[in-house]
Amino acid sequence: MRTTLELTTRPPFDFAGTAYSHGWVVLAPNDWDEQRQVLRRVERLGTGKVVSLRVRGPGNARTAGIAVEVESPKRLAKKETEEIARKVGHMFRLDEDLSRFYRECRRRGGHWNRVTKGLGRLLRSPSVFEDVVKTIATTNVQWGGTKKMIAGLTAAYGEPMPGDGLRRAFPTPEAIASAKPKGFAASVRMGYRAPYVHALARQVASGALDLESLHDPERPTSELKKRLLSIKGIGNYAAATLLMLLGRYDDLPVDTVCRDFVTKKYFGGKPPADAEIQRVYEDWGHWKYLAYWFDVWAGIK
DNA sequence: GTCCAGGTCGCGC
DNA sequence: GCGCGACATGGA
Repeated sequence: MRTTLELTTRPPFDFAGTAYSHGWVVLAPNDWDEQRQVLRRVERLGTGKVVSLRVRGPGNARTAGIAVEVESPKRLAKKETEEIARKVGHMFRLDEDLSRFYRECRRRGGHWNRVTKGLGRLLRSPSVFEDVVKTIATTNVQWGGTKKMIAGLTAAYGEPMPGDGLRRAFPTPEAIASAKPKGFAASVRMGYRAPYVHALARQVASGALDLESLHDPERPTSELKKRLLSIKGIGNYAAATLLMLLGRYDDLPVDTVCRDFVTKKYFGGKPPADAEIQRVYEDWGHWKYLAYWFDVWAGIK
């Protein structure tokens, strides 16, 4: 059974640039068809139904906006299609207004002008839980290892797409929590991170920890950061990454990559103190993280 | 075989 | 508060 949904975007919007903004598009259960410029993903809905999604950009389908092709074993209820639209919209941050960031980019000119053509919406997951797990899987490991860990986790604990046992949704906290810690660690090969992920899943599944409540515009970034840092496996770098995924760009992760880049570009190779690094992007105000991100990437691409 | 990865934890000072 | 070793795993 096939259904197509359409999501309206506010131009400028660069679909491929958004999908491939950082590595998330190739972490299971996402994958990216480069030739067709399509993001594929298996998603488990609140009703328990597992569906397969094919997401295309504006102008890459018969729709004016983002087209979401849904493959489902049975006809979808209205609330299910609404859930899909909400989740995909969340992944592509269709609710974020970047016009002030673009204005600042235009003011500076040069390579910053590239960003204003619809970049800046760094892809995220439908749930904070998925993003926290994925972020933990990026620490102290190379990118190939991250991909492998997340693929293994999804293969072991994700619900299969009916009729296609190979493709699975991202595991629910409940599925992970119900596994025995030892068996979990042995099957997912996440190394010393496995206990962190398992404990996190248990807390979320039991209701002791409400990660989704981190989407709270009323709370200051510093408070959200504190809550993130209290999660085992989340340190300074991971917290800053998660704040970015939550739409908070006013915290900069001063990690090895950041330090190397800034030292080279702004300090002539002489390593500055961390406070000096923060100061480089200080005048970007609430857009620090995005400024740093595109300072690194827009110069290359 | 050895090193180390977009780090983080828990300890000792 | 800050410095330091340990930490699972697999690719280079």
